Amino acid sequence: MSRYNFRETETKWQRRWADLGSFAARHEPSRPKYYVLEMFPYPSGKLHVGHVRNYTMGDLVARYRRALGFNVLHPMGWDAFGLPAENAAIAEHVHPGAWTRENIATMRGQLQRMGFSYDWSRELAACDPDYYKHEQKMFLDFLAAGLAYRRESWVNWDPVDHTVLANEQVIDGHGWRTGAPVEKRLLPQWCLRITAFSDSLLDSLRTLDRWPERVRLMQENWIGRSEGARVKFALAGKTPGNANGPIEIFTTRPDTLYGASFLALSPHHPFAQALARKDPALAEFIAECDRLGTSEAAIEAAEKRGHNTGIEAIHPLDPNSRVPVYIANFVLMEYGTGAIFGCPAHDQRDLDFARKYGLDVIPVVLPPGEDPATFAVGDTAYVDDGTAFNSDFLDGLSVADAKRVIGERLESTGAGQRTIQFRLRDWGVSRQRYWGCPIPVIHCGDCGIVPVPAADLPVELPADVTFDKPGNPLDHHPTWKHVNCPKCGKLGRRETDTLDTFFDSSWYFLRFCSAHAPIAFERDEAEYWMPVDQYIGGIEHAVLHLLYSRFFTRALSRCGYLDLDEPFAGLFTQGMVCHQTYQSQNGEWLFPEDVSETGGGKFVDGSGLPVIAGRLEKMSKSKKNVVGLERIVETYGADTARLYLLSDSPPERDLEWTETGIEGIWRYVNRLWRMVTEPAAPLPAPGTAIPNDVSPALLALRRQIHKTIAAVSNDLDQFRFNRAVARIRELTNALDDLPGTDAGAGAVLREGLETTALLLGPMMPHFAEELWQTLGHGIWIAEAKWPVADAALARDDQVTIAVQVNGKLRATLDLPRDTAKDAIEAAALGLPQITRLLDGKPPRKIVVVPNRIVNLVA
RNA sequence: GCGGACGUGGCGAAAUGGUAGACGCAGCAGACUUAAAAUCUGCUCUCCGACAGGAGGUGCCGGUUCGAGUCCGGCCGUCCGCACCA
Repeated sequence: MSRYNFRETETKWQRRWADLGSFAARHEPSRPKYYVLEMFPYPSGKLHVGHVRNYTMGDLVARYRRALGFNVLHPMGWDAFGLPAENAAIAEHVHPGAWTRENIATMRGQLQRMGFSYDWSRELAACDPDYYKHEQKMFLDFLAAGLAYRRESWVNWDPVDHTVLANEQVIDGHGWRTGAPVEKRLLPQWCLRITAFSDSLLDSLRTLDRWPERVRLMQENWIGRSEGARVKFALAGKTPGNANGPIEIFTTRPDTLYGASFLALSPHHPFAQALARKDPALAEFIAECDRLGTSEAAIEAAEKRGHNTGIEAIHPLDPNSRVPVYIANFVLMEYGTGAIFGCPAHDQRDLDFARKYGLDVIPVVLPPGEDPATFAVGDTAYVDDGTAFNSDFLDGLSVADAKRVIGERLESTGAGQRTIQFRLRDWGVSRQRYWGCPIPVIHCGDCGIVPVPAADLPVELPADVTFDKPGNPLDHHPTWKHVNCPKCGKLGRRETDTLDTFFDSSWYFLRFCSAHAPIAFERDEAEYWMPVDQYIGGIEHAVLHLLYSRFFTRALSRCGYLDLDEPFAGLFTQGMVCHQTYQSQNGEWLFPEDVSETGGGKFVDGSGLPVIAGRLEKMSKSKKNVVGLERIVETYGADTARLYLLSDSPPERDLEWTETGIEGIWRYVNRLWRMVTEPAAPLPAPGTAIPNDVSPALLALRRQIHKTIAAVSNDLDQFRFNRAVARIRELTNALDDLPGTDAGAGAVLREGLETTALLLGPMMPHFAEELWQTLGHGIWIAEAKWPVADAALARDDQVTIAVQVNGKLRATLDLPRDTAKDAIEAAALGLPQITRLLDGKPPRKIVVVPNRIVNLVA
């Protein structure tokens, strides 16, 4: 019995594809293009099977689109800057560049072994000066356009590592690496003005109809548009020092202004800071607030606290009414104006605060059905719609009407104006790290911030750095930062912060369009290939990378690089590959291959110690529940692994990796291989016409072949890969039960096997090539056309119609397609079991859906 | 707290409002074999029944419909995102 020799076959075809240059994309404006891209990986070491699921999907799409006749661009590169390289440098005493390049070589080899159809001539790495020099030019263009700027902002500071941490790197208020409590610090930061595009980024989400709804929602929430008003409160009496009014607040509920009982300001509000200079108690209160981390957990745990300044503000609509001004720990400086008015009756936080400090609770919105004379707010603020009362000229209006009327009044009296507030904040891109793109500016004592002249780009990272002390190695370097000011020639200082690595990944898809251009990218080539038709990656980038890239494309367009808003027309977010986790009794994670199973349970290999089997979790190095790609490819081949990754779960859902699952695919591969190499009926020569007079059973098989072509094409268009695989396997099962062994049977079998090979091509390219060649063809599947279903054959001429009585299935009818309604009715009523169920009486009602069902209502 | 997704056999899953469980994994029985592996055949939602056939069944409770896994309302559960955003 012959077994499929994947080892020889896969390397053979990979060599041939490379020799032919099958996957090199050429700029051919006359041809329809298709740009398919998987999110480029961080070169962290070795790939495991969990990594290759999305590359398998991307390759399927690329090969499918090629077969359909598109000019396909399918590139691959490396998101090669980042902190893990620096950590490796510290732990293993290797240079981050050497470590990164070694990992790239390993992972490139692994991807090539999988047979992915990348245009390797366009490969790029973000750490290559040839790449990042363009990025530095972009930064300078953004600076000139006012899209990049420097400002002081509050950041998470790790006091041990001496570096800024992103919010994601703060765990329970502590640095993820050092465990030290994170401090809030006010630091100068380079920022990108993403908020300049808030409206556009929000509005055009509607146009991204090939993006998952959930990603669009996440971005919508992240951008967070709210309509409200800014209102000025003048201060009563004299205020100390240079702490002057009025105080402007932001609210989304101006309709509740008559319920105001206090103002609350952020500890970082300039007014609060000014007061603190004269008020040691307030200064101490603010310092205490700062000691709490900025992390969610720390904020959640903190109780609401305020400091009464003793100052009173004058109600903007009623000069006789005064409210106290508090500094409160729950007001964010970054949102709105950093100040709010408290309306305890209709906001839960304000209510909690008011109860704690004994402030008034004045209801101004009456819930439907309540009596204004008796309605009172207890422990729960009333936040829903109702009728305004206790509110002078607003009385009797609904919440929406009251908002409108008071907005008009505020604007006419000059006390405030209606505004739109976004939650989105500008993107801080400064990182105090070595392994990133240097920010190309020079600080000069006389000239201030001076851009590095274009002719001096790239600003390259120095190779001779040390990691022996905490902080930024660029800052410690003995000479690198000491340069002369390009403007005045005096000694200046180079910027030692590097760019957030999300900057690198915000434009790589443009670089792929002309990867060797002397400029960032050739405009005509970018405008031919862009937007990316199908982007594939993990849901973890739903906001960060995908939002940054959308911003970047707009920013580059504003700077004249191209004319495009949306970089990714289609997005697919794939599920993760999961695997059982194992721990030893002392809590150490164990690799699956170190666990052996005997009748009595699971044990650590060799030692006989019992193993605790844990949850199914995403494959990750830290939990050691990874399955190495090498072993799988060595045991089953790349194609078998690829088909398994596509077949077992819908692509957007998580997939559990099981050894039995991949073994099942391997059995299928060999079964199909035998069906081709030892056919059940003699196969006619390739291209031989199928006789018209084959038996009804063979005709039915031909119908199934053509129905499968139509269904699989449809499934692939809709990313329903698991269902496509199931349909192909169904066809294989039908071909295996070939009715007959004569010449007609052989001809139909050939049609079926050829179709199977072509349909499997995008999923199992090496195997499909080998099947195709074994079937007597010479052309590569990589270049062959996608099969087209014969419309007449793909349509059934006989249909099975379900017969229901009162909605319950009682019988089925086999009738010619498109049988008339009354004929179906008659046939159903003629069935003896139906007559019996109806007791011989005529039904009260008959529903007939042609070709589908007939329902008799008794 | 706000927003969203999901809930179907022992397991992964199929099913334009129209025959629930395709395809596969695991399991059971059998064939081939000295034996094993590999391979092949059959069975495999639950209950009643020898069969034919019948009854029930898609988290729970209701509704719309000739007909609901699918649509609507309310619960319960799981997962994800955001979260002192005024």
